[in-house]
Amino acid sequence: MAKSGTASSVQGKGGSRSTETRRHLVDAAIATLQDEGFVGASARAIAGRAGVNQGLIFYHFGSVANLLLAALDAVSTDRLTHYGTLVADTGSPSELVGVAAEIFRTDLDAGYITVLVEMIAGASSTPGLGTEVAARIGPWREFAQAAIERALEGSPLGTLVPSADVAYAVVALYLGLEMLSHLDGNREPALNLFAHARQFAQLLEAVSGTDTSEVPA
Amino acid sequence: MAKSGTASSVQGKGGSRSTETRRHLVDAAIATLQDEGFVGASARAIAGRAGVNQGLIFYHFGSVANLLLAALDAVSTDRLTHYGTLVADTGSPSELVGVAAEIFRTDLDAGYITVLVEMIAGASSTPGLGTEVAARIGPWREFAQAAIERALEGSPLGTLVPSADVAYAVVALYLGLEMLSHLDGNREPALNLFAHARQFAQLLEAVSGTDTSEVPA
DNA sequence: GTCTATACTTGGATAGAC
DNA sequence: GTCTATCCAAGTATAGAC
Repeated sequence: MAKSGTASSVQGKGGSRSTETRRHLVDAAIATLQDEGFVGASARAIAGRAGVNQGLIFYHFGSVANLLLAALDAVSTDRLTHYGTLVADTGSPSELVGVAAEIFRTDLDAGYITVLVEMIAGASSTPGLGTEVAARIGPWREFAQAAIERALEGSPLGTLVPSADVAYAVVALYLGLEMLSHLDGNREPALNLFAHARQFAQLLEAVSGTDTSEVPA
Repeated sequence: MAKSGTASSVQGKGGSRSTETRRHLVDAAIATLQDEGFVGASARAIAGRAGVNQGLIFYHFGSVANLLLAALDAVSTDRLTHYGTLVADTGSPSELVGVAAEIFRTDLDAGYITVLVEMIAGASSTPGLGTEVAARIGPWREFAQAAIERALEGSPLGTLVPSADVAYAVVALYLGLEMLSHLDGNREPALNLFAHARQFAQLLEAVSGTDTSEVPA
C-alpha cells in the first residue's frame, strides 16, 4: 500500500489518490441522487457526503453534470453485468418474467432505478445532458430485447412479437413502476403486477407452446 | 370590465387582479416545467416568463412548491375532464386502446405528461411534496381503472383481469413512455406500441368475446 | 390587499496555494 | 498533479412601499 503521492507520475494503478477521490465522489453522487434526487445533487451536497472539498468535482470531472453521468455509468455497467448472470439460464417466457420480477425488486430496494429516473427527468434542465443519458439507456433496451428474443425463439410467438417495441415498453414500464412505487413508498402494486404477468406468460406458453397436446378448450 | 382594484374587498370574481396574476403564474409554471424541467422551475424563471415580480409567487402561493402543485392541479383537472368526453362512448377493449393512443399522442405533444413526470421526479428533493403529488395522481389511476372495467364488463376477461393492478401498470407505462420519448425526441416507438396493443386487444376480443363461434383453432 | 426592493443563502466555477 | 480559498451568479424568502 504505497501511499506516497509525491513521486507518482503513473496514474494507471487503482490505488492512486486521484482514482480514490473519483471513486468516493461517484459513490457519493449515486447516494445523493437516490436520497435527494437530481435537484438535491449539488456539488456541495455530493462533496459533503464524500467528505472532500467541492472544488474537486470540477477538477476531476469538469462539471457536476459530468460527475452525475459517471455515476450513471457506474450503475449501468454494474447492473447490466448482474442481469447477464441472472438471465443466462432462462428458458421459457414465464421464467424470464420471474427473473425480471427479481431484478426489479432488487433494483427498486437498492435505489438503482431511482438514479436512472432522476437523471432522465433532470436532463431537461441541462442542455446536452439528454443525449448523454439516452446513450446510457440504449444498452438496457438492447439487453431487454435480446432476453425477449431468446425466451421466444422456437416459439410461434417469436415471429409475431416485435421484440424491439416490446423491449422499449418493458424499459418504460420499469421506469414508470419505479416512479410510482417510490412516490408512495409502496412496492406491492408493482410486485403484484409481475406475479400477474408471470401467470399470463404461463397461459401463453400453454396456448402456443411447442407441446400442442395440452392446449385447453 | 371594472378594472379599479382599489375598492374591491370581494375577491370572488374571475377578473380580479389577484386571480389574474395567479393564472399567469400557473400558466408560466406549466410552461417552465415543460421547457426547463423541475430543476429549472425556479421562482425567478417562472416569474420572468409570467412577466411579474418573483416575490409575488411567495405572496400568492407561499412557496415555489405550492405554485408547482397548483400547476399540476390545473393540468390534472383539465386533462381528466377531457379524457372523460373521449372515453364516454367507448365499447370494446380495442376501441379503448385506440382512444388511449390518441390521448397519449395529444398529451405527449402538448407536454402535459412532462409536467407530471417532472413533479414526480422532483418530489424527491422537497420534503412532503411526494405525498401531495401522489394525491394528484390518484384520480388518474381511478380513471384508468374505471375505463378498463367498463370496457371489459360482460366479457369473461372482466372477472380474470385485476383492473386496479392493470390501471397501475397503464399509468406507469404512460409515464415511462413519456420519459423515453421525451428523452430522445422520438415518439414513434411509443406510438408503434399502441398500434401493437390495439391489434392484441382485437385478438383477445376474437378469442374471448361474446361471440364464441369465431374462436380460431 | 397587492406588489417591489432588498436581505440572506446556496450553488457553480476558478485562481492560485501546495 | 492535487487540492483549497475565494468569487460571483442564482435561489428563496420577507420587510416594507403603495
